[in-house]
Amino acid sequence: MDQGDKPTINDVARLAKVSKKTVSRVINNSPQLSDKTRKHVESVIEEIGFVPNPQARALALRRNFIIAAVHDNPNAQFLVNVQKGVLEALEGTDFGLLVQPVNRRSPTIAQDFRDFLERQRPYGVVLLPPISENNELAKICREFGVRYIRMASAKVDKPEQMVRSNDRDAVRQAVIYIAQQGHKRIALIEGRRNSRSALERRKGYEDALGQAGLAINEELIEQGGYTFDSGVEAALKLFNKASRPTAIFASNDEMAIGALIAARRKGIEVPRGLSIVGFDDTPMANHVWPALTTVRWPIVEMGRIAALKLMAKPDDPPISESLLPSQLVTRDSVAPPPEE
Amino acid sequence: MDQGDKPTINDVARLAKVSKKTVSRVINNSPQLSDKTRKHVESVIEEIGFVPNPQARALALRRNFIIAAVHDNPNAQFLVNVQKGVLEALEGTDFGLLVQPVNRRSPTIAQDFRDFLERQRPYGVVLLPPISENNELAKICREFGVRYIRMASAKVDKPEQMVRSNDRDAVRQAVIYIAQQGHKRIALIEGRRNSRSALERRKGYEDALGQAGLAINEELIEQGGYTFDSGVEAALKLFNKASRPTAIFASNDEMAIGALIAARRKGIEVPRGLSIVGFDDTPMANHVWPALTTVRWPIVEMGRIAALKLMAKPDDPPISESLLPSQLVTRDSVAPPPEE
DNA sequence: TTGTATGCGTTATCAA
DNA sequence: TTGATAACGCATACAA
Repeated sequence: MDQGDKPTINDVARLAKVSKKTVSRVINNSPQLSDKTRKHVESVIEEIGFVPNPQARALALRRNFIIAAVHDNPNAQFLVNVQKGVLEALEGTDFGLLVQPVNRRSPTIAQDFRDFLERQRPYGVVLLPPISENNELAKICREFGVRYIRMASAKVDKPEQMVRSNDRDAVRQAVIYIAQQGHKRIALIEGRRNSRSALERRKGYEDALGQAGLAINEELIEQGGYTFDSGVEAALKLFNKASRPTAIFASNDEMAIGALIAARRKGIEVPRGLSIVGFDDTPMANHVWPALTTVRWPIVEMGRIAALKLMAKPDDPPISESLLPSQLVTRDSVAPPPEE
Repeated sequence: MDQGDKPTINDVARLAKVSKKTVSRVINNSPQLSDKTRKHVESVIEEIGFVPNPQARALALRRNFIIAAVHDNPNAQFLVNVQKGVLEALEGTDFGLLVQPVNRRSPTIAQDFRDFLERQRPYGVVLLPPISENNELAKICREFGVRYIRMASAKVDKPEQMVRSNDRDAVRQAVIYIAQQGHKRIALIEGRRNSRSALERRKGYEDALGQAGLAINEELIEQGGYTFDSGVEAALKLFNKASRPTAIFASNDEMAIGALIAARRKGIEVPRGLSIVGFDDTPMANHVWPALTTVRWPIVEMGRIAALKLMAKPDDPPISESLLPSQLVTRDSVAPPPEE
């Protein structure tokens, strides 16, 4: 039967002189099989090079072996790191990783997402930040009976539906570190307003100031948009304040590097005249001069855990470690404040 | 029949009082159908919210709607740009994008790739550089009857199996541009040896020197490995030469930025004391100081064309534009050479 | 233009 | 422990 075409389960059954079902049992490691039959069937499978057809399996099982990563993320490094983590978890399994972008600003985002789920019917979906904060997408997953995990820094869903990083505490530690160098006027460049991650990071900033006994000064908080240019702009505004900050915490590396460049343009030396700390630990952070002190978050690990949670069988022990620690990476962009 | 479950083609057929086949014809836009029947069936489909099951379709058609991007690429921006291009082409179609990494150095790479093809049986595969230069993977695709496109800068396969960028000519233009500023000692920092892209770029460098009437001086050619650190190292070596170069062309931005940092460390001012040109136009290129003059290659466009070629039906007109132009992006890292 | 019967390659049911 | 037979949901030959 297999002239040129792939051998099927029927070919195996015929050659091994057993039923299709028995072959199916061998493929799926059914426990209720005599060792003898199993060995025999396995040898035939080996011999003719039979490989189960994934689409047929998908139809019969009413599920496929695809995990989808749904994102609306401008940051390439972030995206690739998540993919890396997911793929680590998928290695050695039958699962594959599908990538699907959505447009946060599109009015049809919900319908687009629905269409995607209908088109591909993935077994599970990982919602990446910032789109993971969108409750409607999660709701649609539930409607479709598609499992999902939301990657985020804040608690936006039930714990079993989430993989979290503790941004707030990480930022707190970073700002405490700045304060420990002796800084009193520590500025914050915030992320996009309305984003939970920006909010979490601001809270961490406020936590730290409180802990260090410093007052929160709205003058020292500038709005950014997670982009390089917005970092430049925010920094320039800060430099014009009556009481110029001696240190800046930026809610991501891109803005931190923007602040770095802005400082250089203004002739302010980093770190001697100004300390800067970023967030993300992008590859760039280590390549700018001076190398940027920043917070590294466990993106790869979050991707990995998300995938593991999606693939877990009902009777598997639950994966508990869903709140992953970020870590301060100290480099050369922080020093004690200049003397007044 | 659809209590809680998705409606199927049977439900549509029953409610519309037509045969399954007729419904199937409507789904697939068969021309031989009366408008009346079509409208009627379509209204029923709309009413009960029927969506064809992709796995059943895949089984019956003996093909699915998945394009796989297979890569072994350390550069996040590159990867994401290719994905972006592919996804642009896929938008509005039934296709999805699967991402599969392979390990260039693994001895089992061929078997791993086979396993992947068997597991997912994608409709088509895009092989990304540098793994696209591996002939064995292409051969495996042919064995499996899986369509493939190789993205590369050199001609490594038949034109219909390729999407190319003209690295060589782009490098030639970049180096000519340097020469036009008056530089005589133009150095080259090469990419990883044995890679076709590195070879193409070197040829472009040699083309330009020849065109500008400059001799090729092996003293001014240093080996790099496409990494930031290798760029630093290569630049430091060049600075120690008896006849120090007044300009450097680096085969990618990471190395170019490495050279930039190395120059700064040595107190060499860019561009006044040294001109530098990179290749890739990564986001970083525009963020370093001085902003890097570099070559932008059409990565997104290449991804898009690759996907279009894969999805093209046999009777579609062939997609001819498979050699895509790179482009010199002039910024601030090039100036006339210092006077001697 | 439409319908009937059958195939796609696997898993599930239930009986032996 | 095994097997015959029926799903799974859609598409294709061939007829009508």
